[in-house]
Amino acid sequence: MEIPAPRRTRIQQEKRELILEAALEVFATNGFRGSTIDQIAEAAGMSKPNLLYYFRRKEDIHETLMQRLLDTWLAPLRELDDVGDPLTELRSYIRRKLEMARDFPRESRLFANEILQGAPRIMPMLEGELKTLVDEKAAVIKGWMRAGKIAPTDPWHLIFSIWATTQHYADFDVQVRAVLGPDRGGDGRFEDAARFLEQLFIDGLKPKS
Amino acid sequence: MEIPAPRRTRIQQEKRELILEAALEVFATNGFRGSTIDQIAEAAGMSKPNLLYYFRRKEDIHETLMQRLLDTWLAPLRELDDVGDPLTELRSYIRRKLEMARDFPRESRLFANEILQGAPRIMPMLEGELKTLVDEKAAVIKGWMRAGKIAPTDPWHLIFSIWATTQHYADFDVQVRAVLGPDRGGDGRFEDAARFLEQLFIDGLKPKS
DNA sequence: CTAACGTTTGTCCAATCGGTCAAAATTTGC
DNA sequence: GCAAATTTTGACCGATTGGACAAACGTTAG
Repeated sequence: MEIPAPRRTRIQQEKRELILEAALEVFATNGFRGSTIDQIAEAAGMSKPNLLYYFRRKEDIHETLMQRLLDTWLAPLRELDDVGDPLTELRSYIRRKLEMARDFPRESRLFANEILQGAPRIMPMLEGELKTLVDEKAAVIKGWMRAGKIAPTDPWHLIFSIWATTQHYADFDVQVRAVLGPDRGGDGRFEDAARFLEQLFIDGLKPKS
Repeated sequence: MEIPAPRRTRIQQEKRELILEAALEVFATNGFRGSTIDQIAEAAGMSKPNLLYYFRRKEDIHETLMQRLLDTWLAPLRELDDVGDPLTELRSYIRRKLEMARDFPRESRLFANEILQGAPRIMPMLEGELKTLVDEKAAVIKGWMRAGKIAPTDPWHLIFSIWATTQHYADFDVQVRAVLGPDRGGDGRFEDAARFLEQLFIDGLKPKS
């Protein structure tokens, strides 16, 4: 099933990277249908026919971008392991996901766009690879619950809530910044979020009587 | 500042509703730029020029949809009140937001699309009306914390986390259903989510020793 | 140096886009 | 029942879309 990577010249490698970088920006903010080849070409500093020399169709760019994304995107969850203290393990998973939202917001938005549109291009991956991985990790978490290491609850929805809360800071960034205002909406917002999320997931909101 | 509603015939009222209903569906899945008037017209069962008789520009449809959305969208937060038990109050806010994700998923996706694209059309509202409302409710929550009714933490990020976790079930619905699979991804997923979120927000994950 | 190969560009195309307009069809007020 | 007002339609417009193509331009290996 492995597609052999075509031989490419130095220029081809560089230009393709340039295009993918530009396309990430454009697709992330406009979605696939809302983005034009001209926009991407301009962002990459080249003419449209030149871009089409490196990627023959608009879909090819998006597909390449998507394949790369999915690998790195699920890496943090793959790292979630049975070794070490469960609460610590979950805490660092949350932290890693939040760091990804901070460092790769465009990738997060690209993914969000694809899901919002009904995931027409990655549905098989969601039902296959992703589901398998989540089920696997849910089993690990269930083990922790049975061992009394963390409170018993639904592991799948726990994973959803971690995805939702962390990716929110990438996908809804403009809203977060607008609501926090210029003072609290600066660079410190990710540390505030990290502190808050840690407390939420570990202790919840009930006051320590 | 109140724009007087133009007089409209019965047909105009009905057809405009029909168009808005169709446009909600189309905009929610394709975004503004990714949607075409033809798509909306076909979904509404009328010809493009006929649609343009009721809304002269594509933007007018989107704007009308957005204005309506924002009122109902923030209603649950407006209801968050200082009367009654704080934990109960928050619990029912979460429940109401989750019910909105279940009952109005297209509205949620429409909003998500707008934010993802940088909120070009509602930025003033985010920085104005929304920020004011959230600041106001954050003050209420801070009062609860000072009174020892709930654990002290960041009220703004608390509100973000409630938005994120609940809207996730509308915006990322296809992913949720794909991961849960045909068995657990059925209609029961919202009750499972409600149970999980209640526990998360009240008690967190730390086991009761 | 030069021939082969890789890269870039301008031009062009059919399809689709948002939107206009006048005429036809329908509904409404009297 | 009829005239006025409203609604619907088909034909059309310029702009933009994704993409094709051959010609021009660079680069590189022998």
